[in-house]
Amino acid sequence: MYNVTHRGDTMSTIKDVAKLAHVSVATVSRVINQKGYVNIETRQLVLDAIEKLNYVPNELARSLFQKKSRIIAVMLPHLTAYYFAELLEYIETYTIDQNYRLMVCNSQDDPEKESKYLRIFDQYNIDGIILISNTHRIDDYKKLGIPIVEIDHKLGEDIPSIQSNNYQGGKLAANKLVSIGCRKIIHLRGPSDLVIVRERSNGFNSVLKENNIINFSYDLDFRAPSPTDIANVVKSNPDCDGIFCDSDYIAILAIQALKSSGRRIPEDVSVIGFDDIEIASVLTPKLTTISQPRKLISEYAVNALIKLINKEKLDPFHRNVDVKLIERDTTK
Amino acid sequence: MYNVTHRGDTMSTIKDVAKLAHVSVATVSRVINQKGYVNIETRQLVLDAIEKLNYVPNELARSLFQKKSRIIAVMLPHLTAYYFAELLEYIETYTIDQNYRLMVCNSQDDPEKESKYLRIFDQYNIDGIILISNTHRIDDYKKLGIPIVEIDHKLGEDIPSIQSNNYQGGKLAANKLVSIGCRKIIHLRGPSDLVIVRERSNGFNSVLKENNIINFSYDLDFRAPSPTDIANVVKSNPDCDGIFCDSDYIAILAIQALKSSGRRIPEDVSVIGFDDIEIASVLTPKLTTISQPRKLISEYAVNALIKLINKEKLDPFHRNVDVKLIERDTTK
DNA sequence: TTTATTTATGTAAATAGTTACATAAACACT
DNA sequence: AGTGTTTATGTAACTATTTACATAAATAAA
Repeated sequence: MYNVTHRGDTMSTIKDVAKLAHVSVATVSRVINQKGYVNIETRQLVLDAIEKLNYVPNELARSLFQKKSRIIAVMLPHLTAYYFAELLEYIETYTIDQNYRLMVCNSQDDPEKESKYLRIFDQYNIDGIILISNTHRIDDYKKLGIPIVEIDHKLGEDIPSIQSNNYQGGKLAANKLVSIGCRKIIHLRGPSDLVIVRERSNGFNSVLKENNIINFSYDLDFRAPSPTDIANVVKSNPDCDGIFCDSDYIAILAIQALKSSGRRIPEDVSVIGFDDIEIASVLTPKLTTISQPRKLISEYAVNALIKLINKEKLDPFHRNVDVKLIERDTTK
Repeated sequence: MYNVTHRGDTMSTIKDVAKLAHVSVATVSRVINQKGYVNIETRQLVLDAIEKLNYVPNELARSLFQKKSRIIAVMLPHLTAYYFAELLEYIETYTIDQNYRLMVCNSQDDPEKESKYLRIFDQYNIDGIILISNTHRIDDYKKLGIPIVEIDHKLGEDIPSIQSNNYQGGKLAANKLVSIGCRKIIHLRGPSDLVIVRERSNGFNSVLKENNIINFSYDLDFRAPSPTDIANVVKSNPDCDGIFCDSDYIAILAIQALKSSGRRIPEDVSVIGFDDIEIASVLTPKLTTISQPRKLISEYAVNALIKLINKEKLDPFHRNVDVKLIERDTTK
């Protein structure tokens, strides 16, 4: 009989409850989990004891035995971009609503950091992962044997995913620009090694090709698109009359560049963004953009993941959700 | 001897390592934790076994015994505001750097949800809390007996805190506006029941009073400041020549309103924001603003919390950090 | 009345680690 | 040689829970 100095000697355990209710810990456990037979009067005694001691079961001990932690991990490339921040906000909400907790894992697109987190998932018996990752280490994830739902990517057939219909997004933007008479069109896109970017490009270009319009694409970094690069593109294309940007942030930079080149929006040039971030509807001119259903994506991801955790079948294993063109003041 | 069907029967335990290395689990534990005596050759045997089995210690079992989880919780009012998103990004970085994990708790200013999380903290043996909360349930937090560091608030003397020097921020803004000749000044502030808002107000007003300038304040919601309210304020004060806003987002709305009222910035009206969000330096006109040292605040909060967890003394128990006026194009 | 089933509860093993204590060998110092 | 310290390792108790199994009473069926 020895003693280690611990904090929180105030916290009561299932033993304390058992003692106070004059029953065994097994009975208390049965009451808590509503499993097995418990006499209705005994049940009340236990509930009273729980109430009196302000007892909450220790989730760690439970997790250890059950090999489940009721913790979901969400891996994101970063947190400050509005798109990700809003996804996270929704994901947290749905997660806690379903009585799970959320561990944030900010990969910062750093494979090193992502690997570090992969080990942690095992160490904590993480129940499931919501994955938004640009590094393609899908095998490492599979090896974990933990349910995964991917957002924005579809790296394999056997891992369920949800993503915006980026091809459709590209088409919507191109159709709009073409329909309002744009003929010299630029696509300021994200890094073209990302599937989502290529899909947008494909959709966009398919429409332009149909209309015999040549498209110029410029790759930019999503996290820190270079304002000077954008300004240069704008300056060296003085006859450009339509720009499709892969993010609203890029669109805002493009608009700045156009303005300082003396070009009017939308009279001279129409601009379409992507994402529909909060500020887009508030700036002058208000930004026309392709809106992704972030709420729907988050909700689906969390629910699908919990289904997987509960070993339920997932009906559409991969989902492609419609995007929407929000017309505001940067298109004629 | 019975068996419950579990997932991950592939994962090896300390027993497997012990068996493979032909030692006891205690010796393996000593090697892992670098505690107590272990022969250098035995040590190598154990390390080889760990390597071979790809063993990672289960953090839950460890946590259960030690009553520590190496999990830090961060409670925020919401996640989509740039200021909070960036704090979270930094906090996550410093947390994982110090070998802790992060649980995000998005209170959404909902006391109900915050209470729900409070129970969870006990259930998971959360080691510490970084707290940004507008609901004043400090007693509930104290009862937990878990180390806490507060950001942006100082609800009690006995809970360490860090916050921007909001009083100084208010003064800096007022001094700037006064020095460039503004005489009819409006303060578009946050909800004045928040201490940070009152402190900014106090600093701001102290300077105005010195200069015999009357100040008009309008309270706005931080999360969803009403554009029409702002437009009304602007319209009903056609002689206003300076506006101090409690957030950059409010400033952007104010600028839109001023523009559509035909007022030029900064020629007719100077505008100063607060926060220095990413987009502020990129818009036209580029926003003059008060910048809070978010990186420093996050770093300090995490380090201070870990000191508390390790029962080290905290030297300045409360910290007030300097803010900075970033002059750009919305002030003369 | 005897047997089978349902209800109720307790005992103890199990989860995966850490560590106090026991034990013993190796080493140093009288 | 005898004693004390350092080094090395193992045994088993301990963390807070769940649950398989044992046991027994109550109830139902034969």
